[in-house]
Amino acid sequence: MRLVVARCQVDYAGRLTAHLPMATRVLMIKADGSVLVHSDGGSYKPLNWMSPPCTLREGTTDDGQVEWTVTSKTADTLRILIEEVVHESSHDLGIDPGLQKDGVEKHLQELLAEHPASLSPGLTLVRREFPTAIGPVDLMCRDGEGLSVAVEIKRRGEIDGVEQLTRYLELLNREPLLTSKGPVRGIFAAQEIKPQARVLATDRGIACAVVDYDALRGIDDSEHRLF
Amino acid sequence: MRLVVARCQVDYAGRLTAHLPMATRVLMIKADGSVLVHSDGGSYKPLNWMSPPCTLREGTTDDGQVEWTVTSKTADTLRILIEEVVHESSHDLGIDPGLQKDGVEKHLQELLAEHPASLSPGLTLVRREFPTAIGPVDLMCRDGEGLSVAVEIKRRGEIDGVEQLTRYLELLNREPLLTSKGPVRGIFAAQEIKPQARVLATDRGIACAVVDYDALRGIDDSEHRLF
DNA sequence: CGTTCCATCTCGTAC
DNA sequence: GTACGAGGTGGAACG
Repeated sequence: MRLVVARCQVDYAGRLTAHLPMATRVLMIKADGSVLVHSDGGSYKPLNWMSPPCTLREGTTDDGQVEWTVTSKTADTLRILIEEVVHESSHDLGIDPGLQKDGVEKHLQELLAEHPASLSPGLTLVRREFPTAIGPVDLMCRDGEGLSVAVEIKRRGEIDGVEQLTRYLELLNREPLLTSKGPVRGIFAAQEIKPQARVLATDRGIACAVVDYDALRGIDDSEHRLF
Repeated sequence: MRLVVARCQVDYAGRLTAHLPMATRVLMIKADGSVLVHSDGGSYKPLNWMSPPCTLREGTTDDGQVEWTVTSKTADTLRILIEEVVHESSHDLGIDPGLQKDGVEKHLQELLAEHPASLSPGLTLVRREFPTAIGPVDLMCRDGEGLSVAVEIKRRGEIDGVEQLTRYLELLNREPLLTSKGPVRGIFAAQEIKPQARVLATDRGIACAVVDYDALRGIDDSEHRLF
């Protein structure tokens, strides 16, 4: 890892072309060859960058200025013209053990698979990731009256999710095995459901369920403590 | 901008929880208070971070280790336990003049608006951003036989785009002014169309058009050279 | 201020 | 490898 603070101008040409006028910025050169150009604000995204694999060549222009050229195999190029280096240092970081995550949609699906009745009374799980021709339904359940219930789970419930569940229901309702006792019901479950999504779901006869992740996790924890 | 290279352990708790074991990493603290944790690989995305607005508090744990606590207003917290500082420096970058971009989807729409016949022979433009109750259609055109044609443009054509165009067509086909010569046709135009999107489009009678951005730009340049 | 949609998206994962 | 969906998506444009 090499860190350079320098007054520089940056030009990128690839999927798009982009230009950064001369100013002082931080250049981060990683061990895999990737280069990041950061300013003192914005967010975690660099102003400009080159993803690995790529190679950095350091040269000088005709008028003697330092010029870095970063090229990738896909013919993208990043040209950095350096006017003045304010700081430079190199560090051996070693390999990183990597990030451990927890608490995303998959986990929400696991929790709801364990507690389907929290979505609608009497609901029991048939199977997770129930396959259809256009992809798996998150949860396939059955209600107290033997009707099939398809559940689509999102962290944030938006219009796309309702469309997705609608497509699944359309297919599922062509399956005689599932519709013997009546049409397949749909439940749209999310931690947060946007108004437009709710309207569309209601219009299509799909029930909405707002899921309290912390409460579910609480139930889960207390049940595990019992055993 | 403050740069710190340190052996550290990081824990994030917010929308999800994430943990980084003790290892040497680069910590970037920006003027707006945001903090980035970078390893020596991956890509432009940090391993962990905190977006502004947030505040960094430096303290020590009970056993005397340095501990940074970064908190945002949304109750997210980033805790960085520092075992050893390898490098530290601060730099005044000033404000950045910002990035100038060119060549994204808007530009693609402009090019297709100038050359609608490249989508389908005989097509002429009626107007860009044709308004409907649920949003504007990218291009409204008319074909050689006087039929209305709605065009949805994406850089990458995925299933969502087909859904969007379907909703537009549903509305447009209720307009007597547009359907006097027959139903409104749909064209789904993109630089790249995913197989599933193509299947769905075909199933709904929507034509797909793969757009060659460079070729279009070439036509455009040569036409401009004529004048 | 909320909502929508793009992105040099990045990133995981199933096929 | 390719395709597909999620993201602590971020960010901008628009109403």
